[in-house]
Amino acid sequence: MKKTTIKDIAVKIGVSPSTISRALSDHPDISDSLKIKIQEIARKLKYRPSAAALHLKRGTNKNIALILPQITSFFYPSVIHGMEEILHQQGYTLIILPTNDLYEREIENIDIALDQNVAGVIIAVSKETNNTDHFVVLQEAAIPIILIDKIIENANITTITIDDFKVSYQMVQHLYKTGCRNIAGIFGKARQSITHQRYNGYAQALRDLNLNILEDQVFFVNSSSDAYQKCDLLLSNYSPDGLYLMTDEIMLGAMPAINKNGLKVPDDISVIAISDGYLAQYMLPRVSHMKHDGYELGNLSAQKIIQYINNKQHNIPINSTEKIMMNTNIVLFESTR
Amino acid sequence: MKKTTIKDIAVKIGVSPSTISRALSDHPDISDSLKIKIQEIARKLKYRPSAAALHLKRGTNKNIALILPQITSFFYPSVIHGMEEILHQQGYTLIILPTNDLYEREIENIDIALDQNVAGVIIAVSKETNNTDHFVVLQEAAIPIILIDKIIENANITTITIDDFKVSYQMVQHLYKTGCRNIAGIFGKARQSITHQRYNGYAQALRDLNLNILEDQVFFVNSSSDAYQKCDLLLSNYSPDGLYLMTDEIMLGAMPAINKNGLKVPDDISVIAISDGYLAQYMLPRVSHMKHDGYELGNLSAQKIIQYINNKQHNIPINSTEKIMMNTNIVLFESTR
DNA sequence: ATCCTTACCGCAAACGATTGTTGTTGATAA
DNA sequence: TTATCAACAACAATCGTTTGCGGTAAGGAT
Repeated sequence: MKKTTIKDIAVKIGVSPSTISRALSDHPDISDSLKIKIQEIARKLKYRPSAAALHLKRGTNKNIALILPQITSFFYPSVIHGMEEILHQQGYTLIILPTNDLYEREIENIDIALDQNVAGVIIAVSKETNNTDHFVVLQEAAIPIILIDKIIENANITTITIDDFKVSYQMVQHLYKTGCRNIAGIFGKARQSITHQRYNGYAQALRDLNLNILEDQVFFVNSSSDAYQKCDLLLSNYSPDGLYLMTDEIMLGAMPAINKNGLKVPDDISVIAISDGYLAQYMLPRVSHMKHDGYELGNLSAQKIIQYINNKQHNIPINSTEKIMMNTNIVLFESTR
Repeated sequence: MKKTTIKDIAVKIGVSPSTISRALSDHPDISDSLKIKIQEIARKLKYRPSAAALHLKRGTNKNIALILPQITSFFYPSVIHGMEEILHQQGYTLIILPTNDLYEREIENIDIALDQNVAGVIIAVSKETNNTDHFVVLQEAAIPIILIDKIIENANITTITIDDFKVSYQMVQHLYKTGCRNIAGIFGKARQSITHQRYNGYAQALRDLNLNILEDQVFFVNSSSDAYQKCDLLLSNYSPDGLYLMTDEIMLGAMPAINKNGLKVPDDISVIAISDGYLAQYMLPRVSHMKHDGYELGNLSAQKIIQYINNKQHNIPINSTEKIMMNTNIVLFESTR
């Protein structure tokens, strides 16, 4: 049972392939009666246009590449879920290209996206990435790009993130309002933009509240287990009454460390995190958090990339470099008073 | 800067495109001197063969479709990670098609995979899926298929799973050995093959140990929060001394329920789960588990699908219906004695 | 009777690469 | 000198679809 082509339909009713093509795309040169007839046969023969032929003809396909550092995180699967809802409904398909946080691999993946002639690329950069040089090949090929979550600052590329600064600021404010005066923090890898923003928000809030930034009580970690170690270190040497946690991964490591040190939450220490939400509500106790919704991020970035693709098809310039900041909502649980 | 084609190289050195093609694929008809010259120019012009043209010519591409129920689980991201390692290295690319556990969506995704002429399909079926009728279109198109994790039993299709029966059996045995005599269990959705196998292993072990299967203390749940509810219900009405948990999702819901009921683990109750491992070691306390390694599963299924694809290219029949069961190792933590 | 629209539809090139067939050399054997 | 055979490359068809350019017929206007 091989696929029926436009040619099969053509010989079937004795017209040329070009007529079939026009009929199927509702071209005005074809009479209505013929159109109906052709569309009927096409349906009967289960005709599906060849993606390969279209791809070759148009020079692009309906695939979107998602380049990300680690698929095994708590965040990106939700992002993918959110993207997929939009993409599927618009007839696009998602290609996953993990970099394992390697810059080299990121370059490779960009080349792959290019070779595959994807319609658009969405990227969360690796921990090693600190420039945009490798994006120019995409730009030269006029492939729409969007940077999400882990972005490069000051890049001339559209970015979508949460307002990391503001969110962190508000988290510290909240801890303050509930009585905390000695607020420690555990952050992700130091040189990333996302860490930068979040730390700055944290630090600025402390300054604005006339609290000291206790450098010994601020840590930058690389993984859940690293967070566990550092949090353990923190709590065995100091006695903060508030704890800021930058991600789900960090929360996952920090909570057991708190427990290990025999501290009661929130009586001894209040905890607040930036979290996808899922994990936060299953911690013991449940952790108050700013809900950084991966689904929404994915949804929005999919919409954006499609918009850019459509603009390009209508020759609307794609130079529009948007800097989109998403809102987050605070979700309160027992970890704060 | 548009892509250089084979034709560009041809006019550059004044030979025909066919000669370029043959030179690049090391065809004996081309003289060595010419080959070297052509390969050099190709490199200099950064020639990359057009994926679209190859796709059209060959009728297939180097994409693998992964159809799965929920990307937002703890398990599948590791599977993807494991697959990607192999696929990337072999020049294949991964397309993600989530079904949201909908049968209809699964059918759609299979059609998409077909339309895209993927080289192979790897599927974990949805909760709603209980037949293989929708796979025949793939089989008719001679596209290699592998079922993983959530499979259909007795299907004439290669499957890769852990030995769910055996693993569950061993888990109960372990609880027994550590002193448990009243072993409750929380399982996933009732009608799935995976649940079936795991429940059977659990039940058989109990029988072989001359323990009663306490039907009131066995639950089938649909989500983490459902697991929380049912576990709470269980513990407020009964006093099992051992608890079997079928998945990470279930563990995530059950542990807070245990805590809520004021039970000490493992003093009051021992807990063992089937887990990817990551989450289990961050529970409070850490949970002993059979390590169902998503990475390994992904790795193996990627290898298998590539093997099948290669076989097909060499006209080796792909009727080989393998039933592969992966080993798991027990990882002991504080949740059992 | 001739010219011009309008409505329909076919021809053929193009997208980039592969491959069976054919053709042209030059060298060797008869 | 001529037939033979490598060795080497070009030609052209093919994959499925789109699309610019013609081309034909019917009908109306002149």
